[in-house]
Order: sequence, then C-alpha cells, then structure tokens
Amino acid sequence: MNILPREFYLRTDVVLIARDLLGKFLVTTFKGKLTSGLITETEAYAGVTDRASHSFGGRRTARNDIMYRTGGTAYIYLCYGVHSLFNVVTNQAGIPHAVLIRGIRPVDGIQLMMERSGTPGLPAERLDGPGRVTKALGIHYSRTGTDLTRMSSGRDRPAIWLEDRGIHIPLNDILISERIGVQYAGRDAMLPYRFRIK
DNA sequence: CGTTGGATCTTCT
DNA sequence: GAAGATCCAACGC
Repeated sequence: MNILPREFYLRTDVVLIARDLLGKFLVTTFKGKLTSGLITETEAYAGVTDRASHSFGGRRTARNDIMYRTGGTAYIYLCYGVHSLFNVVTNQAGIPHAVLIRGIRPVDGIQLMMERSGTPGLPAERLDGPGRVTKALGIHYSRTGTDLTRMSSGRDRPAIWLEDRGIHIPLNDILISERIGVQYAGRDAMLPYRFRIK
C-alpha cells in the first residue's frame, strides 16, 4: 500500500495538487469493509484570496477551522443539510487551501458502494457528484479532521486515506473548466480550477 | 431533454 | 432567518 505522504499535500500550489489527485485512489474502511475509487474529478479552493472558498478573507469558524490545519487532513462538511462533501486540506498549517473530490470510478467494494448509494445491481462506471461519492464510500461529516497520511497497520489504520497505485493521468486526458455551483463567487467563479478525466 | 423545486439542517448574520 | 462547494424526481415541451 502506498499512502500519499504528507509532502504531497504540503506543496504550495493547490491547483496543481487538484490536478495531481486525478488517478489517485480514495479509500475507506468502516467496520472492516474496504471501499475505494479512482478519483476522476476534483476542484481546487484557494483559501483567503478565493471568493468561492469557505476561508475567503481569512474567515475562520467552527465549521471551517479544519481548513487551517496541516495538509493531508480531511475537511468534511454538511452541504444543504443533506450531503457530506469531502475535501483534502493542502499547504502548511495556517494556510486554508483545500481540494474537493467530486467524482470517482468505483474499484474496491463496488457492491457495497452501490448498496450505500441506494442503487444496487448495475456496477457504476462513474460515480459523479461530491455528495454521491461520500455516500458510496460511507464518509460522514463527523469524520472531519481525520489525518489522511498516517501510515499504520492493523486496527490503527486510518479509516480514510488516499493512495497512489502508480496510475498517471496525462495532461491530454484532463478537462479543465470552471467550478460548479459557485456563482456567488463573482469573478472567481470563472477560475479554471475544476479537473476531470475525459 | 431542459428546468424547477423540495428535502433537510448546520452555520453564520 | 437566510443561504448553502447538492441531488433527484417531477414536470413541461
């Protein structure tokens, strides 16, 4: 197993990290059941200078406090009272950058993920939508603050982590566009911070 | 096929 | 008290 190391997240360019996360694996084990997916879609949120970010202007509240932790921490919050959205915090502590995971291709535990999604039967080739991703992987917003980099074994293994399985997505296979659902961010809504595998 | 609105609840104003 | 980094079913065309 090759868990993404702290250094991966500590880099200063959150947009580059969002791109690099394509092709990596988001893995969870809850109650001994392992589920995972290859990350197919991400969005970068560039902290205090980004109007679309929860931490724009240095805003710091009980909800987004996790964003100010060190890179490699999970920032998970409740959206519209319904969906848990999963982000990875990047950069060093005090700099509230994050990458939202918006889509995966289910790999391990496909059947369980389909059951969690409420659509058993057909194996999904793509699982798109940040709320659906967390639902399928069993990620709840109460898990916010989880350290995603701790490399340990057995029962102490973190319940959520990111893994490199040696897959590299060439730039030619990546679609870059504007972020979704951030119209309120004005000019920043048009930044090319969304990355998708074609 | 595009558009609309309800669900649901925490967070911040 | 309003709005939100969403989703899906129900509608109208």
